[in-house]
Amino acid sequence: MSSFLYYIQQYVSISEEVKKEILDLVLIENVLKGDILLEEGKICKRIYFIEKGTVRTYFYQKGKDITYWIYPDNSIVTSWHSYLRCKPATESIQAIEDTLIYSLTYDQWQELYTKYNVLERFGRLIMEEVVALLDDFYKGYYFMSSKEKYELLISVFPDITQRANLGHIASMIGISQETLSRIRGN
Amino acid sequence: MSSFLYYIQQYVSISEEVKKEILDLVLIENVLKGDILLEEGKICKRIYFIEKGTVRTYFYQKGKDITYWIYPDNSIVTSWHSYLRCKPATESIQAIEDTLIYSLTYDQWQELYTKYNVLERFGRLIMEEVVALLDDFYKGYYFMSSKEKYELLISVFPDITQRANLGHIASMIGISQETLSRIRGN
DNA sequence: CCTATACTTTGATCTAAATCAAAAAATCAT
DNA sequence: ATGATTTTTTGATTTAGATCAAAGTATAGG
Repeated sequence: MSSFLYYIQQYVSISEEVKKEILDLVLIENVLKGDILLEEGKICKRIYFIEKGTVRTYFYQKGKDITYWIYPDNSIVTSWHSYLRCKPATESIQAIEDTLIYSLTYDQWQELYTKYNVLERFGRLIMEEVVALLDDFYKGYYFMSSKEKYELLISVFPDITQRANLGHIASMIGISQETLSRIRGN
Repeated sequence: MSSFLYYIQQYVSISEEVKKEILDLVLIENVLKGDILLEEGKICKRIYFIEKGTVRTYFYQKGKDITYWIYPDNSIVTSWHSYLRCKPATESIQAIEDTLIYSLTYDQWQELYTKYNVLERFGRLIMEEVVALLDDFYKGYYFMSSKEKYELLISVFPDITQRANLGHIASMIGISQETLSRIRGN
């Protein structure tokens, strides 16, 4: 079975009927390292599930490429503010290795929510998960030193160093590559 | 009608039966300026709706009182990570003026979600709202100057200066009081 | 295996904003 | 009002981390 269905079943149990309907709707894409899933300025119409691979979200600020976050396999990724509010995204989504992606559109999810209460519940639980994560991560972030920020990142994302390069990691926590290199070298 | 029911109806329309059930369950409290709704270290079991007044969330870091966020009337507040994951809160919640609060517990919400699909939907929509807000606000925050952070705060929260003092506002955006005072004085 | 490109480290300098300190202004209580 | 407390402003100094610059190191493609 696809990890996508398994992922959903971590939150709610779904019948064969629901599974079948989801598999009928889902778009399966094989994207290559460097490929763009969403371009900054466009409206993000899908939630992507990473079946296998890694993607990052990033944007340009003052001419610099800033990585917003890195997503490993078995996680979902989208531009939340763009997807939820149907506004142009302020970030791009890019595969940083060859990646197998499952996705459904906003409209498909709305229909599924209405048709199956169990998926409405899934929708709520997923959003709760995202809220808890964001809330946890940003709490007290402002007043941490670069080293403390790095240690926090490692604690919530231990294998990040295998997933992304120094520049990506540094910008995720808002510090320069050079500073991160010095932290790592003690 | 209470603004709380009105607030819910901004997201979903609810029957008289549902309204009645909510009003039967809801806890109404009148708290005074300075009163603590939730103490750091305790588990937050409620979502609070501010019928009238203002509250702030805050915590201590390196001996300093850091305001995490300010909530005006007609908004909901809780410690999301504590409420959702049943873990000790890392922040306190305090009224900063005399405030009228409506609240329901986590367990009450779980029952309401199961009993009424329309409230399950409300739960999802509320979580989506929080995600969109957090996502919007923190995007690119790291690489902004103090002045840019302050301008962003004012743009999403124009009447913040009427609601909170300089120290609260400065710590909300992670800068020192002195720096904020200098920004304000141009 | 060698060259090109990408990534990381190291060193020197600079700067935005923190910290420290105290004065001025506003608010509150008697 | 008048003194006490809280909040805000202003000035001088310090510092963490950015920026600039260059040298290593690794990785990939032909």
